[in-house]
Amino acid sequence: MNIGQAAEHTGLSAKTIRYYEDIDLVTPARRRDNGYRDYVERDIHMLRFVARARDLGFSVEDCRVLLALYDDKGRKSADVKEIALRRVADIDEKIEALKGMRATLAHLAEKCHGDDRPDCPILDEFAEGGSERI
Amino acid sequence: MNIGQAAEHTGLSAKTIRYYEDIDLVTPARRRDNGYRDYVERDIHMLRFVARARDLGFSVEDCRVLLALYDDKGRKSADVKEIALRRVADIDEKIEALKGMRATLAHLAEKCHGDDRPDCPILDEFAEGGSERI
DNA sequence: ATAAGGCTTCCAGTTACTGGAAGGTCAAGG
DNA sequence: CCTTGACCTTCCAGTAACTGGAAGCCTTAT
Repeated sequence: MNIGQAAEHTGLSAKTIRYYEDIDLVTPARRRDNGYRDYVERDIHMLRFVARARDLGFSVEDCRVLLALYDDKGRKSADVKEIALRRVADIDEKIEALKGMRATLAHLAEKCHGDDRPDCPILDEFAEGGSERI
Repeated sequence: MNIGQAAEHTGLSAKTIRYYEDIDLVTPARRRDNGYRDYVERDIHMLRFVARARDLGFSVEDCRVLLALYDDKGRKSADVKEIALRRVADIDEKIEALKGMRATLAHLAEKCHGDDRPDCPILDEFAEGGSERI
């Protein structure tokens, strides 16, 4: 399977797949006589594994650890769980912060006339600088 | 106020403040005779605004737009309102995406034994059900 | 006078790709 | 057989948004 097909099967771009090989995140694909990379089922699995983890917000370095753990017969599921739970906590924090920003912006937008008059409570609040919220 | 104090007041690093000046995101601070940057209230508020927006996932380019509107005396409050409302929609989207991610991770972590046993549903899920070795 | 720490600039590195140039390969059509 | 276009290859650069470090000047305190 060429890199193009591998890309289709994994949802990654060919560029990204080459990049992952380049940084030794995944084991290099076999080469055919013409120099083309040749992907087999196992390669696709590994790439999909990475694609999914990345999609869930794991860093490439996290993926490196996860792949090592997955490949390691003696790995502890506790290690993996800890990584996942740390990500959950990160996400919770981010969600809370976004909710705060959303409330501020929605509130200001509501107070804003939305006409052509130049005064705007959103920017006024910034100009006055009295508030830590925009 | 030196850049160090400005950093403390805004939660940004001195490096970051210089960087923001470098890319013309904020107006350059006045220089004192010794060449040191001198920050006044207005600078601090501008930096805080940027810091908060950046913290919540707004790009530097987003910040540039908001700051430009602030500087433009002829701006229409409708413009600002529109940007604010678009950001609110962006934030809602982001929150939803994060919630989805959180749900998946939390679910997987819950199913994970978290002991030393080698089988781990998180990794199994990443591999998309395959018990096959990667 | 000297040491510690803050300030300056500039250059390089980071993360995770992405784009593009220059060129080799392959299958189909004329 | 030749061409066309879609692949593939490598390598070099650039992106966002900083961050680290070197070299050197400035300030403050002892």
